[in-house]
Amino acid sequence: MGRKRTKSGKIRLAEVAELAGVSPITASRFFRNPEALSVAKRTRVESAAKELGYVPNLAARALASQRTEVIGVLIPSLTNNVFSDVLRGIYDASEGSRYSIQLSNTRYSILQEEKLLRLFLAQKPAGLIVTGIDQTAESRAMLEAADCPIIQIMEIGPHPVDMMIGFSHYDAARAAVAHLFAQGHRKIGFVGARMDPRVQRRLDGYVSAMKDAALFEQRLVVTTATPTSVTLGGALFVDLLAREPEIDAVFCANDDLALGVLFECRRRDITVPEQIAIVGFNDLEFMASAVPTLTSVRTNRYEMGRTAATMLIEAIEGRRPEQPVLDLGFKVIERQSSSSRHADSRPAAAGAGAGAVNKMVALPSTHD
Amino acid sequence: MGRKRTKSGKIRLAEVAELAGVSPITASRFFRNPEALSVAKRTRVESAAKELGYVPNLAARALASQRTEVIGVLIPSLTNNVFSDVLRGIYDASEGSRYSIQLSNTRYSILQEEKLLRLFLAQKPAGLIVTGIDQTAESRAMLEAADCPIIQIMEIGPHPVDMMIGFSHYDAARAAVAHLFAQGHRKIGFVGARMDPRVQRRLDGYVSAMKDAALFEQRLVVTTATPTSVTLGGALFVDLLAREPEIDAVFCANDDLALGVLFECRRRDITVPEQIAIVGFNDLEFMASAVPTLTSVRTNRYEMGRTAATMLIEAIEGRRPEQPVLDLGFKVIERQSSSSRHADSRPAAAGAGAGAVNKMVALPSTHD
DNA sequence: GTCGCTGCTGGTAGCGCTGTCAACGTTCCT
DNA sequence: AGGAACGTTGACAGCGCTACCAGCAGCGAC
Repeated sequence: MGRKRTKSGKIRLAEVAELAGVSPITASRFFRNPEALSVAKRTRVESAAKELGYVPNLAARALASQRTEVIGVLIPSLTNNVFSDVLRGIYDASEGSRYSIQLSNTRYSILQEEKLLRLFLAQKPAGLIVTGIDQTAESRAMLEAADCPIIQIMEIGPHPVDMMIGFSHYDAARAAVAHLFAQGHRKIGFVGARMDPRVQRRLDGYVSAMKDAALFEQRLVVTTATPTSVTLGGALFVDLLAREPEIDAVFCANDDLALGVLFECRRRDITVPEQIAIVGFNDLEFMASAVPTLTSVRTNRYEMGRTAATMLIEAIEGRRPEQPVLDLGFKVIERQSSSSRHADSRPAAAGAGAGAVNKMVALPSTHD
Repeated sequence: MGRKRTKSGKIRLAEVAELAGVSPITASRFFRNPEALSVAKRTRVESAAKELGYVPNLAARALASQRTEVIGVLIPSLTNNVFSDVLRGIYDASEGSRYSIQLSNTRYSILQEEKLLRLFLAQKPAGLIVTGIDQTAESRAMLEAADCPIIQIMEIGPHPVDMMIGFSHYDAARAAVAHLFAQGHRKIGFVGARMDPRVQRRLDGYVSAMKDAALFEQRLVVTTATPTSVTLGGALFVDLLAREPEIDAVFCANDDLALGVLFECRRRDITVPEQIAIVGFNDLEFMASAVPTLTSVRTNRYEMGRTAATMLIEAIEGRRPEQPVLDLGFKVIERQSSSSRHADSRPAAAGAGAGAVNKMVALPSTHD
């Protein structure tokens, strides 16, 4: 063969094989399964590849092997802090592995998700990470028919497609409300924005806890489909106060809203927590730094992303986890914004492991 | 040929061509350059593809055409809010185009960036988006030798590799300090974290403005290499106060730090802006909502990402922009946290277009 | 009427790699 | 000693698509 290089001047596997004095297929094996080679050839190929600065052509590999080394990730938003933490975990876990991440934004639309899923699946990804448990029937069918591992993240539910990692937003919201009850609060408002399925389940948890205590009233709930923001938190709180001035606590569906409520309280000289207690959700970094410090429900977002990607890669490589559904739990982090009425400082409530899954199954009305 | 389908059951271009009654190569052309086909064949191929649900095999396309439809993006952090806005812009602009985004995280290391660059370039990306202007000499050489369009984002400097979009952090910092001068402040502290090249240039801008006014003192500057956070803002501010209790304003290298300073002031009953003025950087959403509202330097992050990706795609397709270096400018958004001393409410300072580039060239000490 | 041009179409030959299967040498067992 | 079993290696034939070039018709110019 006359040519030594590809047109573009790149080093090919054949050159590496030639320098190492082995056949191309042996060199190929070195990169896919080094243990299959004798030590002598292995070192020869290794040094030849290094000397030539060989980088495999992924397109050729994908074409020949009929599969890619791409992990598809479908998330609903790039703006939301919550997802950037999850993504960081995913990227961290994929780094150093042979897999690369292909990210797409569903913009909270399950129709868009379905479209993207079709696109992804057509390229035969090595694995797929999808957000949540509320896919369309069509999406669900495609996922079940897919011949790659799939992991659903952000929450857990009774019918995993394959693997699943998250926590129960329903239980977490109930725990937050229980915490407020324990502090002596009764007229607890709910403030929520965006109202995606997970926020909706937080609302469901709040409603059920309030109903259990015979304290639920529809006018305590203020929500909007608008994307969340700190400013919006203030605005929703203003609405809430107008509907029910006697409120003594607010449970916010996320921390941005909580910060907005805090600022609005300050603007109106409402003391926190004396006049109104505030509880957020997610426990973003600033919550511990605010004045007063803000109570929140801690969720393990980075760990969720990282573990999801790690589990997925393990599964891709044939080592399926013995525990395909992982409940990462949550923890109510009690801070000044909700701890005045009682000096009571007993340990905060915590979400269980597999227990929460069972609890969810026992409460099917909230997960369909 | 006997087989009608690929092993995996996927529809191939050949099937589409057969159904449309044209040759495979004609069908292929339909997807790459529909105008080259006669109207009759075009519609035939189109409906055949639709009927069969054909999805092209990107790996085969990449292998045969020696190029991919991937835009590589190298950013230093996934945590930082600033980058999530930029990324959102990039993803939004790429959506609907044929290009997909391949993201990698350099973790603020130019050595890591060099390594990733080598990896990316080996796969022949259609284009590349890199952060900043501080690449290693090796990276720089690779970028200049690359046969794809490249755009540097986040800041502008005198020697673009190819295209460039951003603003002058140096000028923006000077404008922030000038604003504080105009409000009558003199003992202005600087608080910075992470100290990546762009934060460093903000510090340089602060230093030069302070020196111009003969007000610079080293002890007014508190920085750390630690990643930024709200809590850290408070801690750095405490340091600053310990070094110089007479301070009357703080310029924070970003908004998280500014929020931390605000909370720390509240904790210590320091009134803002009466006793100490605060100015942040980036103008994140919460700045307008805080109590008092916080002055900040607005930067067009989403627009930067969006425009960068749009310009890059245009360049990939052969339509190079007539203006390869774009200065998006900045704007000092004056709010309560820095506007008490004077009731002066004249228009805020704004970063110019190409002017800022020239200014940077005139100040080479800050860009090497 | 011939030539060359343009617009459209098709055939051939790979792109660089890997799946499959066969073949080889060696070891270990009976 | 013969044979099975294993570990290791290589030949062949594509993966699905596109670059390149050739061919063909239809047209206007000379």
